[in-house]
Amino acid sequence: MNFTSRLLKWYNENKRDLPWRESREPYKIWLSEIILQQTRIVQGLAYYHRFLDKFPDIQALADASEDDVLSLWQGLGYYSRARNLHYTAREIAERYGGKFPDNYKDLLELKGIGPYTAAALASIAFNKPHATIDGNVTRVLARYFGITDPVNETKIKNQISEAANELIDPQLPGMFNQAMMDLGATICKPGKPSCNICPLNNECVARVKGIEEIIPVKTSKVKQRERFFHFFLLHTHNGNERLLLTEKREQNDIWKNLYQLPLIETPGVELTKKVMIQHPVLDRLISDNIPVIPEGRVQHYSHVLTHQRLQAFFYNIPLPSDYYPNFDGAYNWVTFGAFQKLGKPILIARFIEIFRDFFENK
DNA sequence: AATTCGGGGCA
DNA sequence: TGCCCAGAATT
Repeated sequence: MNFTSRLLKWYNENKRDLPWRESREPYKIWLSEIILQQTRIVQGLAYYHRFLDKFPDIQALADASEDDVLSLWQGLGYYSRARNLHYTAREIAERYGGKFPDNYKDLLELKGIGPYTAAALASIAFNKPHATIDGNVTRVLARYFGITDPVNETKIKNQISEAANELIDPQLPGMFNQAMMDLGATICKPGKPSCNICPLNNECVARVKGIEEIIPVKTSKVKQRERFFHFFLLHTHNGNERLLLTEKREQNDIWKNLYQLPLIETPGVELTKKVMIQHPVLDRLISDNIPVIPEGRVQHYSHVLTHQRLQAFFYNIPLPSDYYPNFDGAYNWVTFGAFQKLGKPILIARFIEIFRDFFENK
């Protein structure tokens, strides 16, 4: 038996039972692929069900607001995926009559669909022979061929892609792709691969040479920067219910289009009055003689992202009753219930939970 | 070609 | 801590 038939035989006996494999609807395949970009299946699973439940078809997703989509995506990270998901749903609903293009080239034109996702859709939903190249496939083939060059270099990536597209079963391209990924995820794992039970162990160059644990080689080292965030929980009471002030993040930065508490970012840990009076909201409070100085600091979190280490400080600033001036732009007064429904960075969601009782007891 | 975009799980 | 995850878009 050759590579492909051994792989497919293994897959038929060992494949994982995953909900999106019960259907070949492009919408469901697409949704699962977007959710799973840079995301582990265990983490994405609940989101897949949640999205399908709330948006059972592409029209439902297209009809939703971006806020609703971002809210449902809360906690998954890489929020541009959610924005592009929503954008493309509308694109397909309006321009393509609700039907996905059925070929790799046209799929690639859609926002949020790159080489991997276009190949996944083309092969799984439309039975076209395009190999998916993800972290799993890269690892499997780098080991199988004993590639000791860095797999994150374009030249090597192209080699791996060519190899995968030669190995792919033109009759069962979707099955081949999923088999490669399953093998990478369950046998040919990053840490200690289970070579003893691998269907390809006889001919795997890395296995034969005993170098499976040093492949794949990668060169890129991520450099992190440190940032200091000061968030202000500003809240008042309008005689009927409590209100708090939100800010929408509209810049090209992390968490774009998510909601947070009014923020001042500083170059170092300290927060000076000088900086505070440059902030539209804080400046107004200070002018109105409302105490806002850091004695109200109530919480501190460190939060690690791929390229940033965040130090987040939170300040609790009670305001006089019925004091909720209008601010321009991205600021809005909302109830706790309304704030809960907005898509927020997980950092903010975690913090505000501390105040749930406070807000719910009026 | 290099950088940036989250968050969680695990050795 | 560092690495990885069914990557894509931007610089």
